[in-house]
Amino acid sequence: MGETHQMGREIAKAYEPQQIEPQWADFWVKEELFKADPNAPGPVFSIVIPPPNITGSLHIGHMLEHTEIDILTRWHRMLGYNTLYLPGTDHAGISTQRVVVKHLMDRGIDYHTLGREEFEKQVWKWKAEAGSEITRQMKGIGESCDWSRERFTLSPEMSRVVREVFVRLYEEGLIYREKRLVNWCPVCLTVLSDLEVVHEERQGHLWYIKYPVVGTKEFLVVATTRPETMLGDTALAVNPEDERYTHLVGKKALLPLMNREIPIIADAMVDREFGTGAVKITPAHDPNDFEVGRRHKLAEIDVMTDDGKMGAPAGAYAGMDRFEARKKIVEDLKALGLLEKITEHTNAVGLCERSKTIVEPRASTQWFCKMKPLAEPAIAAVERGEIQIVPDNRREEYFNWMRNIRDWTLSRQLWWGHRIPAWYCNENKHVTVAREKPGKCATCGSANLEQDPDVLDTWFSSGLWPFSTLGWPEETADFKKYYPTSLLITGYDILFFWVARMIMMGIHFTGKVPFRAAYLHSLVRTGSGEKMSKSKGTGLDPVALNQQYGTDAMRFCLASMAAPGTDIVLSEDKLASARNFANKIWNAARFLFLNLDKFEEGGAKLEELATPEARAKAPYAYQGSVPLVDQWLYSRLASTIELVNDALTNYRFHEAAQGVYQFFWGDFCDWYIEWVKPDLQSADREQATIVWKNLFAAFDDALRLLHPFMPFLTEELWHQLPQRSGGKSIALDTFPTARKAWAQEKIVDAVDIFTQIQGVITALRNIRAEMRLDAKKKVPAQFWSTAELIRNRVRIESDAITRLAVLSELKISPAALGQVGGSVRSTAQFDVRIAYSDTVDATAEKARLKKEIEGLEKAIASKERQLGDETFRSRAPEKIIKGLEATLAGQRIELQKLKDRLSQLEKGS
RNA sequence: AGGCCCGUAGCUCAGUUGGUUAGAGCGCUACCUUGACACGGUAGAGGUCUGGGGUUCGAGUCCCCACGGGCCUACCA
Repeated sequence: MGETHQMGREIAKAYEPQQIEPQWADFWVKEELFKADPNAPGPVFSIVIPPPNITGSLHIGHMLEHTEIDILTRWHRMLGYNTLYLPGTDHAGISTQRVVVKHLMDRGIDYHTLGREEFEKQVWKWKAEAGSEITRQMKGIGESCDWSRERFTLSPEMSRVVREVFVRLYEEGLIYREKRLVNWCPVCLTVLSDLEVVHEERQGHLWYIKYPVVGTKEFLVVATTRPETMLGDTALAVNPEDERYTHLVGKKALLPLMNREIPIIADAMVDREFGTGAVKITPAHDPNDFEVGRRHKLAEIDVMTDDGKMGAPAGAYAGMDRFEARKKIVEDLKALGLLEKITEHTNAVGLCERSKTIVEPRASTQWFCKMKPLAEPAIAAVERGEIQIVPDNRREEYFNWMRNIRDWTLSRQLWWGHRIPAWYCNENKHVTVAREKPGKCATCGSANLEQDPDVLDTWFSSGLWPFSTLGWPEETADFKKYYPTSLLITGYDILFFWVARMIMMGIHFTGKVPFRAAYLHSLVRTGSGEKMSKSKGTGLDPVALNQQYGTDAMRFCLASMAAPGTDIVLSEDKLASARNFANKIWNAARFLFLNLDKFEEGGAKLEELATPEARAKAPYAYQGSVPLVDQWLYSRLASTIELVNDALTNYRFHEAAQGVYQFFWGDFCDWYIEWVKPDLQSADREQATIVWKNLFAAFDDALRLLHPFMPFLTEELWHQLPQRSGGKSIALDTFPTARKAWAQEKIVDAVDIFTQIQGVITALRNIRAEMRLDAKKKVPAQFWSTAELIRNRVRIESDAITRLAVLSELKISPAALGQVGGSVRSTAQFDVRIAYSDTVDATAEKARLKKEIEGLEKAIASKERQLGDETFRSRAPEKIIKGLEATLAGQRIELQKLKDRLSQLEKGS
């Protein structure tokens, strides 16, 4: 640079996000730009974050989720909504406890020795140190949250809400304490809800065990997948209809190894087809057996210990690991001759979601929540459309699960979480459930009380999140203004864990749905289709990638792949492509700044261009009319704005992103900037100014259109642009509107003509490339068209065409182009020719023509066939027929031209 | 066991009520270091939409079957 005529401002040649992002991230937080005001005007858009675990750091799934949330939030804010994006974190019971336990272990500390109180202190300490990582990262990626309203699911305020809800549900009889068969994790040492158990198909065996029938020489053979549980058998059962066994019902069998007599009973639950049609009943270790046991008043013998070993009731096997015991028992049975056979059998084993240990079904006393009464109104609300679930195939999943819902196991044997607000008197074990620690037992008045040691499932407090965060049960200004929230965006993998429970709790406690819509986003997967996971080492680290490619590039990349209902496979080349786009925007701005002098020489004040009134004036006319290229560009801009609004309304992020990409790169940069370049240099100062103002106004709109997707880059450029009089940040500026004037009929015609001129230029460039002309060599060309409108336009725009197609001149032919010399391109509307005969490769040209003719003939034939069909003509809509006919007519003309040209060439050679 | 989703260009994926020669990014080929940008420009090659059957004037798009891949729910011992 450094040329003397260069008077514009200059910015760096390449966009360097690392230099720019941190300062704006700080700016947004420090200036509290996104602080919500319940008294502010405008329609409401409110959204609460799916609170990330405090154990976590930002992973690629968050990045996608937060990008989608932030795009919609920023978009609504710019559209003038009263906007709240409420951030927060989740205490994540089991996860956090596991992490801190391990953390302590690494320092040689066994958490048991600390005791509960000290352990909790340690977790809070850990949270203070490491737990804010994720919020720090969220600030770093520029999420437009209201940080003054940040919440934590285990804060004292949230605890109050949790206790309030628990007590109310208890008083309504929905929460109860009972001995039932539950899922026990021998590693996490806690009970789990059904949802926390993941199933996996495994190859196992079916062992056929012979139980001697007492007082006979007969055996009753039963098949089992879990021989070790036989130590807890309290009956054998057969189907009452099964004649094979009717004579045995009422008799007793001798339980091998334990030498215990157990009854042989009849129960309809037994499937006659499976195995031998006889089954062992172990009420303490199998859900079905538990039911049977209750029906027949059988004893429940838990033969195991908390950590998955055999317990005292297992007799000789006590102390053995449950799977060791299995082997030993099988051996012992074999030795006794009581093992009839072993067959292969695959079945689904339940694993603990966290530790991947095989879950042990056990009879245990726990707190439960009755779900049916809560589920019914939640089903109805979705059926009535009060909550829209997107994509809608998830609706069916929701209904399915909700209609078959089972009671929720609420208690967890952990130290980290909301402690269950229930107290037991030591004298009589009466239960007192209360909001605050009671002075005495509600039943017997005893003052000797002890609180239930267990905590609540993490998802219990999560289920209250949309209203607990807004101040419920108080009727706060926030609650009144922002509840129900507008939208929930989360992963489909927690539809049941979280979304369904929020809907149930929300409706039950506030009488209103917690959100109007739930958009379930995609999962980000690895190339091989797995869910990306840091623990498996298959994840991409978004923080490092943001650093490398820029957060805007990451956001744009994810948005452009985020088609609803389909999972995403992220790769670095896609990120690179998004980074290139950011650089393209940066350089378009750079071009604008370098030409700033064109405007300043005009003596106008730049600030005046950014007012709403000035924005509404663009595009400006020159010599009485808006230039053709501006009519076209602004029309494209208007339709892009409409497309983006429409796409975002329907969560079609990919369409919105691809739309702005296409507009900015394909239209604005490739055509518009290239087209107006020489006009900016025009000696006519008025013209140069108008051109710059139109360029500026389009860019200004494009920048605001891009902002929800690429907040950093657009904020930076917005501040560099001379338009700061309007406010503090582009985020608080207005979203561009598609002005109606741009959609006028006159402009539609202009757009059509411009598109044809683009076709003329492309055709000429194509000839040049085919002829292998030197890219810089200017050659003469001819143009011909029967349509006067286009001929006139081509004449007017001749300078641009000759420049963009690198011509020495473009001659408008008075008559149809002859078939001599050079190369011709034809459409139905026009023909162009470059006469440069010495380099024409006739063979290649003929091949090209033949190929095109072939394609056209196929297209024409199929149309002729269709149009000739009477049924088609009578049934297809008018619009389709007319369109087809018009296209056909054009194609016939084009085909004729191509054929003429080909025969000419063939004669010539 | 039940349910859902996917199979479109070499790769990764779009394709909203069925309708005129099926699109994008990356990669590839040729040319171009042109005063915004080589993280760039111009032009181009490349799919008949997994296979089979059906509905329809017309199907990538709807229905059925098969094959291949993924996911979810489920107390069959």
